Amino acid sequence: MVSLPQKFSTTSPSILIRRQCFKPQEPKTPDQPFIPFSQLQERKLLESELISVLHNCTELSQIKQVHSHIIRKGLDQCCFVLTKLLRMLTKIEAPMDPYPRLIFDQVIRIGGLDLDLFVGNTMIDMYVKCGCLDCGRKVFDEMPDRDVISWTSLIVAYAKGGDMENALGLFDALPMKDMVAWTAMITGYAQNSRPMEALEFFEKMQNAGIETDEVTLAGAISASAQLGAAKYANWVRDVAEKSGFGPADNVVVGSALIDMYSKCGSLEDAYKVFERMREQNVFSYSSMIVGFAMHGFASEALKLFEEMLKTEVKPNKVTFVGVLTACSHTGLVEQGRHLFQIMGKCYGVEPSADHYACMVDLLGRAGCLEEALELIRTMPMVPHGGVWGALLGASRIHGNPDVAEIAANHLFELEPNGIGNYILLSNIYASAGRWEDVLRVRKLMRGKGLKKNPACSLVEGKEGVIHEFYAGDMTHPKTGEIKRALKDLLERLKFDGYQPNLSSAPYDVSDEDKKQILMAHSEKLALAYGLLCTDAGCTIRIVKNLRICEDCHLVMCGASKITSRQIVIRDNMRFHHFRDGTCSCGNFW
DNA sequence: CTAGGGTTAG
Repeated sequence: MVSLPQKFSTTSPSILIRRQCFKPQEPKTPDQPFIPFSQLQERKLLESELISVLHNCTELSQIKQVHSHIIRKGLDQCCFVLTKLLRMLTKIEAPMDPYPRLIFDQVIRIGGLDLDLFVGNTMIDMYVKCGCLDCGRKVFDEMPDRDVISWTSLIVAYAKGGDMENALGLFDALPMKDMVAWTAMITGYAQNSRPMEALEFFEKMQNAGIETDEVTLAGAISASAQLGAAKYANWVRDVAEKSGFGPADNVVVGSALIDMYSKCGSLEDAYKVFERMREQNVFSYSSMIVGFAMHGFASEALKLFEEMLKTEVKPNKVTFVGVLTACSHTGLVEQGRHLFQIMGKCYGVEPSADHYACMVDLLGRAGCLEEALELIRTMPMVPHGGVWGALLGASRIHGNPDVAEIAANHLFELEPNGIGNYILLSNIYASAGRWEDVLRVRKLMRGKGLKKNPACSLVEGKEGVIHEFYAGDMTHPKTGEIKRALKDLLERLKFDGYQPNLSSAPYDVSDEDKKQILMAHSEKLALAYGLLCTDAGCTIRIVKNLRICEDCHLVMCGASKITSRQIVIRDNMRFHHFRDGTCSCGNFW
């Protein structure tokens, strides 16, 4: 004998149990018609059929079709199906449409209050993924009950929109903060380039005794990668090991660490992590390849790529960005061209605007500015800032103000506040001696209220103490010694054939003044201090906020030779390893 | 069947 169910329930037991955690009161019983068992079976069948149809929907119109079918069959009372419908809308990133709202209202109407939590959360998520934060917020405000998931969805939405202030406000107001909520804040700060705050949050989270998992760690590791300081890197790694998410066993933590170490300047540590990982995936391979490329070790990057192709792991778009930049930094034009041509056909990765940017960089560096420009013209998508930026950079290397102008004009539109573009163009004009144009660009900058960031270099002294130098900085207590050491060094370099590169001082002043300006560049001060205060044989590590200039690059090369020191400089783009008079970037950066 | 994720260039 089969006993007939008293009422038609559309929710799975797990959902009921979960809901009870938040709503211990007696659930409201909506008026439901009595349905005989045979019909119920039939309904269930229809439901699961519809669910599988929904599962394969890829367009809004298809989903709407299913919806009208649901209404025709009288299944519009079934929250389960409607909720699935909402989820599919989320998945296909339905453009903003009154339609989801309609379904939402329908679900609310038939489901009664005790369905709000689940459907509401689904709605918030859907709106957030559609990019409509206001609608998500509205649902959140309308919900009579919210759980930590509702809050976290919204926190993430604000964080993704760059509004960490509102995210923090919500987080503070959130009564039951769990690991996911904390993680949302940490990754939010990390993704908004606020690594210090991310790490502060990470520390607070530990002090609060909240558990840590691989996702939390990934956020914290990414934050320390941005800081580029070995001190934080090792601390976060310790926490990872202690939480049982060591890089050897966890591929997420492992690949994040590879990236972190290479951004902190220690390619050796990055490679050690890579080698010891038990499992490799596309993230770990790509991070390592990008790491090699970033440090100028192109052949290692390409070798690793070959190795990867022999495994099951399939390259993705980031992998190709890595190998293409590796090619461009070494002038491997033909190999780069070849990879670019076959990446879609052989590996199923169609070139994106980013890959076009790499190719423009590759061709541009090699001096083929016209060909690079032609490639941009044939792009199947609208070129973004990266593409024009690569062209602008190449114009600088080859001193071509005309092509630079074309690139810059596009950039001024795409990135009106990108200060670097103005500076680069103005420097290109300066190198060409076009001082009226320099003044024009400077005026343009001032008109927009943009100010040049002061150049600043950091150098690690004894016992990990960081010393900071600005260009022309005379505030360091050892300024006298530093200047003397620098003068000595330059004298010895001149003996070796060094001539100051005067075009690195883009000002319309006398040659003597230019030499003085160059002498006071922040990375030279940092170098001199590093030489003074660290032991012989010690690698000197400098981090600079702007791009290193030609003259300083020349000096670093020479200094590495005559002092027998290794010098590692991270500028705003990449790493330079100076050793025995040469740089890993091959004088191409 | 609802929340957090690592690698991207000039």
